[in-house]
Amino acid sequence: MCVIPIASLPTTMGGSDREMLHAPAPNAWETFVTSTSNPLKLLLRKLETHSRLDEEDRQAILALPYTLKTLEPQTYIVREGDAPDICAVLVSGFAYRQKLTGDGARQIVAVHIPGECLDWQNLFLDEADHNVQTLTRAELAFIPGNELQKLARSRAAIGHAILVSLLVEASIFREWVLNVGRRDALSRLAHLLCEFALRLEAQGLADENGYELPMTQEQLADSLGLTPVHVNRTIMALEGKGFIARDKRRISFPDWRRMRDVADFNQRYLHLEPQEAGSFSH
Amino acid sequence: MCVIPIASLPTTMGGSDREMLHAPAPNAWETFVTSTSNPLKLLLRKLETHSRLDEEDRQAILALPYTLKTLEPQTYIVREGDAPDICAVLVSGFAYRQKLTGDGARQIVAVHIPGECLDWQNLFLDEADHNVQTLTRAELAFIPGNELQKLARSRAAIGHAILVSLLVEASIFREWVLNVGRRDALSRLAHLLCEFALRLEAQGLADENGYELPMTQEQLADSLGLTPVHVNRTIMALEGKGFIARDKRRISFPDWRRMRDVADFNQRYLHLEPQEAGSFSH
DNA sequence: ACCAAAAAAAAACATAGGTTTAGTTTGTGG
DNA sequence: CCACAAACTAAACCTATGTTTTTTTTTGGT
Repeated sequence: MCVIPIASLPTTMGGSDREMLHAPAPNAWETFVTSTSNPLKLLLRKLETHSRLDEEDRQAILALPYTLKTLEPQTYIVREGDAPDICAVLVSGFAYRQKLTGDGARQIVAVHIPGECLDWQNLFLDEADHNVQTLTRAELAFIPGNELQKLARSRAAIGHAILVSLLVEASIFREWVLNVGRRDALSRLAHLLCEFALRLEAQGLADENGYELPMTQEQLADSLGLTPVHVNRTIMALEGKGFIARDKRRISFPDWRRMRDVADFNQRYLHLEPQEAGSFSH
Repeated sequence: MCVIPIASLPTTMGGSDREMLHAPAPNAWETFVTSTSNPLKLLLRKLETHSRLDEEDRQAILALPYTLKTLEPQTYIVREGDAPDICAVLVSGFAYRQKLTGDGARQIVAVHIPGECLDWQNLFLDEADHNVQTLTRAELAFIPGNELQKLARSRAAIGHAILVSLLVEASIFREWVLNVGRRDALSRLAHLLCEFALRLEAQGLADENGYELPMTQEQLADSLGLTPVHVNRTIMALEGKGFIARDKRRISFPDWRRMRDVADFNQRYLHLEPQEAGSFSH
């Protein structure tokens, strides 16, 4: 078990603020934000990996008002017991959901990548049942909860897309229960790396050269129900056997087919259809 | 790992059929069904443990049309890959969700009790990503998927209640990841037994005398990521130390406080508020 | 480019839980 | 009420992963 001294962790949101934008006429927003394009584009892309939207739906999403903030690594976004009323979309960087046992052991129960919404799991419940933290430095677009609900109600396809996203998250939780409960360390780690490959690729953040994995081995351990020491052994075994190649924190897959096999990986649970057909999807 | 020979398992739905009831005027349905009262009452009770509904909502739910079927133990209700279009509510008996690894190890990812709907996790996705089976002999009320969707759309409180039920299920998945990933066998099993206590009590199926647990030790093992042999060791340890008492398959808790402590059990993740305050909720 | 701190790697040793096999009890259908 | 199968209990042994400690490498701030 790997005990995190809670006191030593950074506390709640400190991050640079920007003014609230009520993103107006299409194609006018570029001037307001850091990145060269609307940060909500990735949210749109995410929704479209699971559902079909028409042009009006797309414009409606891109026109949502938001506040952009940059948060330092390990900043809490939601704390267990909170009553969340906003909705944060990850624009860049990574985040994770986490629960602690009574004696301080941490289990990461989900890892989020750009384009994903961090609050749907809590938004409709009275109090949060787990913590959400940034993993790396991250930019978040905060959308007022009621704006999103309004949109979900007025445009059925968007409401449906949000529901599907929620259900896909639930599907991933189930696969994690299986992964942690029934696979040995080697396939377990391999499985997680495959999941990241597919999800990142769907968001345009991974290709045949693999992807940048910004997690420490300790964080991987906490995602897998293992020890940092054993994750280290296991990651080196995966590398030694040629299932993965590493360069700094970039992971790539010399032979995806073999990788998928050790990982016992079947992408069905990710429900990636509406567009797609990338390097990893076969 | 505990390998289930798939070929030996019973296949899809065989069970006694009854005609479709379009349950009409309130209080007229009793004549049609086995039990002395509307089987949808438990669904209503379930929804009301997480959300508030008014009298009209209640009547609307009890007036839903359904077909009642009795299924034998281990009957498949949904199979991975299916495109489900009905919605089954568990009226009596137990059911579970399950996934298999490539080499046949089984992980139970959820256990369902009377009043719970078995298909919300799959209904809005194109294909099921896991299997759902009865655990015991069970009565199911099949509600046409579109009837429920119609109701969810026309009555916001019901739509919200369904969404909350889904989110609570997701919350339970997260707790299971934590349980399997970070608790040792003793607290892990204890935690599961506590969860059942609370959930069954909320449905009126457990009291200070505990509850009937119809799971074999093998099924418990598959829910906990353990071996049947070790579940046996552990259950006897819980009994030996006085955390639980057993009589046949009835489990009771001589000292709930101590039980909750070994289990590291905090009921927050079950989101049981709107009514409640039973023997276990303190 | 340098330094401190964090992360990764390595090695030796410990243990919770897995495996195998066998005996006993309980439940169920005839 | 009997017989058979399923479930449970038991015990001996094994191994994947945990623990602890030390060393090396990488990272990030100035």
